[in-house]
Amino acid sequence: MIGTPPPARPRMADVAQRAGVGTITVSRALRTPDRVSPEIRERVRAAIEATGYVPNLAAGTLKSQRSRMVAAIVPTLRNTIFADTAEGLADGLRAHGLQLLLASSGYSVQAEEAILLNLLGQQPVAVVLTGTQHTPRVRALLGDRRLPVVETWDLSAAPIDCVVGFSNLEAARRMTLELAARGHRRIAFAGTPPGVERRASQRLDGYLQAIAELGLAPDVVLLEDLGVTIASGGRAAEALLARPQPPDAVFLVNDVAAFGAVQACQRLGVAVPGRLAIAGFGDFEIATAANPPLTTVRVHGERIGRTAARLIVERLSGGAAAPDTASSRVIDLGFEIVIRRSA
Amino acid sequence: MIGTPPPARPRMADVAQRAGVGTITVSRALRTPDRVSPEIRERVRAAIEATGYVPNLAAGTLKSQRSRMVAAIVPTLRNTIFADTAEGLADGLRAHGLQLLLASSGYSVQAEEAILLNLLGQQPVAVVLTGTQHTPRVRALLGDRRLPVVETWDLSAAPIDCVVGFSNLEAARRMTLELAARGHRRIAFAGTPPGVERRASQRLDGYLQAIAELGLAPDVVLLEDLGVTIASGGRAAEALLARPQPPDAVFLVNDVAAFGAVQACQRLGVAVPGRLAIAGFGDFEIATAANPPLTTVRVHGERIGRTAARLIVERLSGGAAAPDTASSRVIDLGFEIVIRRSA
DNA sequence: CGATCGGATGGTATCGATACCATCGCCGGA
DNA sequence: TCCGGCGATGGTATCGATACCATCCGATCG
Repeated sequence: MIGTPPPARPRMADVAQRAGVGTITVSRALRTPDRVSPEIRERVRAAIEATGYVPNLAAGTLKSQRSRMVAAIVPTLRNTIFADTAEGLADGLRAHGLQLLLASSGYSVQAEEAILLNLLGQQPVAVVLTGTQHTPRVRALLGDRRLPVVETWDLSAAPIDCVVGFSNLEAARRMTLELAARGHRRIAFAGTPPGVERRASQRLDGYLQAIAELGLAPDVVLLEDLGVTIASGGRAAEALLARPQPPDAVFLVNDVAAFGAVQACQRLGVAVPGRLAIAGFGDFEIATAANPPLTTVRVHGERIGRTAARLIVERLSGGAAAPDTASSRVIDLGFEIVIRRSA
Repeated sequence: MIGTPPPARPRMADVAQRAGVGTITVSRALRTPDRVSPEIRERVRAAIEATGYVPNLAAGTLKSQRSRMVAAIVPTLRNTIFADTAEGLADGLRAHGLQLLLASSGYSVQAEEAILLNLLGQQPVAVVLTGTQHTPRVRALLGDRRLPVVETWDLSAAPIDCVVGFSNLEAARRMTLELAARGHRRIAFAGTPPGVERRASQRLDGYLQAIAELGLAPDVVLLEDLGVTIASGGRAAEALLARPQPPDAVFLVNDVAAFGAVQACQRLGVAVPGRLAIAGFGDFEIATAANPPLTTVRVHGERIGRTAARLIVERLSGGAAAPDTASSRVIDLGFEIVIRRSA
């Protein structure tokens, strides 16, 4: 049977004919089942099953000017915190029949802009971004469109639409103060170069601010690998310990690196926290597995995603009903200083 | 200015008018720039910039019956191995102008089916699935559509279309044999219950097969938390050590759990590998951070994603040119036994 | 008992980009 | 010089589901 034409995919009209109803009724049976009588609903269901019909969402999106997709951009999926947020977001959206359209930008705001252009073409009903730093074009594109937009993992006094996260600066400041309160005076910070990762830079700023408040001397060391490898934390600790005047505490921008620092100390026979106190950021599982377990800052990655999903659903349904106050546009999920034995 | 109508989003026709060309020329300037003269290309570019035009991909998808999206379903993004694969896939696709449409199934083939139905509605040009276990309906849907389909993280003699991965069974078998070759006789396996995660189950099968070949007695302990937490590995090690006849080696289904097992031994003063040898699976960074570092199986998560992307691009462009042999449909990326000090 | 109302259903135009085919102008070859 | 051919460009129908509005039915109320 050469040249058999490919079996035409059934359309809504085929389903309608088979069920003996109009196409619009099939459409309603799918989208608003309670608007059609139970009998017809069942006939349509059977016809869909018999034909193997799969709706063409592109057609629906074109006519209705709204897809069921929410576009989201994260810096990377390799970092579990963003993966947690993405999963939380996907879960929260799926419960309302929304599909996540996910892309990663590799920490670049330029890439974010290019990706957003592509995603917007899909007519998403809402957009989720990571961070509050974006190109002017991104702000312009999103500002025009009257789309729900949620920025995450940060706070901002002037969000594009709304923002859910916490203050990285304040969290780092508080942890630094905590280290000082525990008697440490030579407190170092290990982070990534400013400008690569905004949230990491803000943690550096929080550290510097606290150090200034305390009248202490800052001491900063840079991590390689974006600060998310065990090895980079180990190297940072070694570098600090090799200084003429080593610090008595170090605050690392990430639990993974902090774990590496603890291990390096163990390897070098440096007492933690006796000779070097160590603090991390994130409260990953690895924090409790360190020996001694890590003093760290707990943040709520998945909850950020779930909250973003909730905000989107509210904005899509509630519409103008919601009180559009500043307080509802900036949601601070906070953080917690978790004291364990490493500091 | 109450009631100002929302500014109409510019369409391709608006761009065309402004550039003084036909709409189809704008379309070509965007999709096949080398088919229009440089001068017109520039006029169109300027008009797009001036109007802030963003193409409506839904319309293009409807007419052309093909989107620029590739649908992918992973069990979860929380497990770094799948996140790696997703990033590799996204990178490989982006280089060819394809957008990843990513969803997670929570390890359920039922959920996979429901999600796939939704994703197919978006008219993806290809589909990537995790594993080779799917519902009959999933196979039927994908078989009919003549879409490129790539299954990953596993191998299969009868893929839906093609498959890229490695043999989890063989990898686990080989590691078990390796432990025996190193003199261990009471070799236990710590995994998840069969049926939850197919790849984990296959590792159990590989273990059981090797044990049978060796004429040894199997000893299996179950991990909680899907086997991907440090704590679950620690509890498994404790359970094994508390037995009347503890094993002299344990193979854990995952490096994260294996790390927990190493730590538990350290806590309990059990020599590794002296009293209990420990092997993991995955070769995550945590494997090298363990003390002693973990003997493990290295697999290639990101490369799986990149290879899947390559296969898709080939199938979309090469078309019938590619020799469609069995060998090109099953790509075995293999694994490596990495011997470190824990076993 | 008749008019009105609301729920259920159908017909038709339409969303915006692209496939198909036609047209136009320019070039080289006879 | 004229013609065939090819690259560049445009007109128009079309993809398939949905919005809008009309219609029809039985039920409720005065």
